[in-house]
Amino acid sequence: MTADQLMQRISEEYEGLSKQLKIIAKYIEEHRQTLVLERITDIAQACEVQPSAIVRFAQRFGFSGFSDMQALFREAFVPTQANVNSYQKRIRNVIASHNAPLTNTELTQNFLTACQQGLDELSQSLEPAAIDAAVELLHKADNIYVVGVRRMFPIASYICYALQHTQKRVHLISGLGGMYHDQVRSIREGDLMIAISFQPYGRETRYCARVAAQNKADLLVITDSKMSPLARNAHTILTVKEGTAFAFRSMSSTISLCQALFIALSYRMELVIEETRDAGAYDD
Amino acid sequence: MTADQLMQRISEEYEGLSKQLKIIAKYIEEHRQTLVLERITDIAQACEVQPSAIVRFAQRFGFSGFSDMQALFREAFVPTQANVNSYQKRIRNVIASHNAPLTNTELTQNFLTACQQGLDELSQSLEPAAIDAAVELLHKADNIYVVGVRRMFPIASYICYALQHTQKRVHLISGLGGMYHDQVRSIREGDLMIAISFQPYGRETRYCARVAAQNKADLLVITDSKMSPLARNAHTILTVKEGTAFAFRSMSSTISLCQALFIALSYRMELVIEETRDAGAYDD
DNA sequence: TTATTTCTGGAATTTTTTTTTCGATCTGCC
DNA sequence: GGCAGATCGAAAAAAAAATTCCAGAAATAA
Repeated sequence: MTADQLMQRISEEYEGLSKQLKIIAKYIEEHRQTLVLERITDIAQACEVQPSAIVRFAQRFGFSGFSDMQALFREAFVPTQANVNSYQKRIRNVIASHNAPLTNTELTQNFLTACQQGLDELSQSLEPAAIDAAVELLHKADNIYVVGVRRMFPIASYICYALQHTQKRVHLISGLGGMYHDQVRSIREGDLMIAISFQPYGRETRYCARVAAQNKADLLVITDSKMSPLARNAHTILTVKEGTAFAFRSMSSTISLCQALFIALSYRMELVIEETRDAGAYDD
Repeated sequence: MTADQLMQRISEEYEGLSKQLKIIAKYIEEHRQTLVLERITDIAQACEVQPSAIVRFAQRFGFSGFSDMQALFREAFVPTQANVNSYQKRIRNVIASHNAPLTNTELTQNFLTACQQGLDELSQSLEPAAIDAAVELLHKADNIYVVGVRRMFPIASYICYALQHTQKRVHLISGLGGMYHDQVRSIREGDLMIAISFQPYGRETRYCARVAAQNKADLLVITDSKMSPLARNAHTILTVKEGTAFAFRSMSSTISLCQALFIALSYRMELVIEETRDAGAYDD
């Protein structure tokens, strides 16, 4: 049974309720959004009835008590997180009960759901100030160094690809030939470093961020938490919480944020975005 | 004091916290939206600490106890929900009336919506047969060559990263030093090539796919249409239609599909997915 | 009007949740 | 290596919240 179904039932059976229960029904209908937060006494007080009346109300609709009913709203009302939980529970159940192995498509479907949730979350937790600051940093920098290792290397390489479409000088710290040290060496005041690092925070990325700070370059960090070790030296932090399925973190939110950043930069620079039009015959 | 201010303080003083309190700080930062709903024992369990540690954390920041701190998040909770809604409404308005220039956040929000749509579409258009075939190809191959250029290079490099976690031999055709030709040369029957190419279909990728076909290797193509030039020689095609905003194609669906493919492969190979556990001291 | 049923308020009880306490363990410093 | 101070875990104690119970009030039917 869902919260919606309950509300449906309440309104159907409303007329048959006692005077007191009607008051409670109305209150619940009006405040269903905040119901999870309220304690039985809060509601009782607001309705000017006794807590026991609330319990009776819940029992009237088949719950064991108030807490039982509240659980319904808890699930329904924090859309993202609640779904994540129930989703993760579902996954765990499926995996735990070995009888029905997941098909490839089911696995994929599940993972895509996690990606969606990640994007949802990102979308809701955007910090305008941080984004503006990031775009400004990008805008004013002429030399931009980008670093991200292992899982985050694709992201770093994407950022470089995108930035190549501007007039800026872009340096990808690839570590090719083991030359991390040599590749960051030349960063200096007025330059910008973009460091992308998620738990467990790659050693090389941390090193590069430190060098950037020592050399007084600006530092834009894309990471998973304000408390990331990268955060200390950062001028601007963009945080991304990725969705997770099967203990596997998605990357869709991070890459989407990077793309969005580039769009915003282009807009700011009044560039016409033509991502794929290269000079030569090459394309893709 | 507001929840935001508290988070601010927490991140400022983070470095000075004890090991345990750091864990709690991170948890709180990550789950601040749902914190109101959780009981002290839930949080303690999630952090693998004792409830008393949570209380100590709250007291460390000047609250009388956990409940006192939680009250702060309670206040922040209801407005959040309202803000999201009004925010989305505002976006819609801004889009409807083209006159006002878009802010960075609005641009980002728009683009993320496009990403979501892309994922939606992907999710609905999955072809189980193609996915199964792709997983089988991956499973049986010992040597895997991966190619993707320019915009798709990050995807190719991600696939390589992921596949390195198996026992397979993975070859990224990076074109480093202009050596596309030399890097594909050694592909042969029984090997698998993964080619990722979207409109306008990179010349190098097309070349590599051709070599793979000539050398009788298997070919798995990730592209945007069944009529892609890559399709001709492919054993299996996975098609992805990305979302678009501001004439800018997202990449979230493509990368998510690749991740999902890897999950399915791991499942098929009965690997334990531990994406981040590397051999050495390196991580990320 | 009276008997019967349903409804309500309030206190007692139970359950759940939070806080405190205290001994054990760990850490840094000499 | 040993000491002082900080940190931690476990369980007892306290507080808060929810539920149950019951007596009395209100409503209904005979």
